[in-house]
Amino acid sequence: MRKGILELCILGIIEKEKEAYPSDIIQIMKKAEIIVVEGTLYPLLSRLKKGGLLQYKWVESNSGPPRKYYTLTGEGSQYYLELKASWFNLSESVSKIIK
Amino acid sequence: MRKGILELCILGIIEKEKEAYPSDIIQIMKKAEIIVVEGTLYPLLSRLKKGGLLQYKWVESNSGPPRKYYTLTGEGSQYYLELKASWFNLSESVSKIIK
DNA sequence: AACAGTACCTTGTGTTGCAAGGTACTGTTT
DNA sequence: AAACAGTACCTTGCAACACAAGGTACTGTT
Repeated sequence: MRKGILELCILGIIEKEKEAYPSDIIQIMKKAEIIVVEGTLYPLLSRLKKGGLLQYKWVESNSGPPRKYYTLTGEGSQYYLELKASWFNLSESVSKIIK
Repeated sequence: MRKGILELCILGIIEKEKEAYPSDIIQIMKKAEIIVVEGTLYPLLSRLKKGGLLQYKWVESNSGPPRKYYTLTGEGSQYYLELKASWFNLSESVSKIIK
């Protein structure tokens, strides 16, 4: 059921946080009760990066290996707005059907 | 994005209409602005039938070939309630993240 | 030196959705 | 009667997505 919605959530988190690294994203989503695992997240982030929607920079951490901090590109922000609009439409349509 | 949500919608339509045939379902969903095509719907209905959630009966039509009218089984009604609850939870979680 | 913790990543599998094809029944037109 | 249009059913092959289960590598602590 959640398929495809993860992309929306991940872009949403990066937008709200300004920047985020993968393990961070997993934690934030867990708090919102959407479980996402590494095997799902990493390929998704790579895909979004490849599509020009995200960029990243390495940042040293003082509690382990360096982190890949992702941020939205201009194109990514634009795409996120569209995706968010799609979500609201879908959500509304589903409500009509199942209410 | 819509992945997995079609199942919810289809069960919802059959529940609301009491019974429905595939071409019917496509039309109803189109009105709610969710496009679903035959290549998606038929396998989905077969899967739900196989899983014991739906049953069907053939009904003669006076405007073409006979129609397969689907209805929910007891198990199907139960499953639909659970799926609907999952949808509301998901919807709520997504709102938290992207609002 | 060994371990625990954190962080990154890949491979292989099952599910889902869809485009593009196909069959068959009925009523209407030629 | 043959051809057509309309309705309805269904299958095949492909691509995208999510995930389980593995793996690598860096840092600080025991």
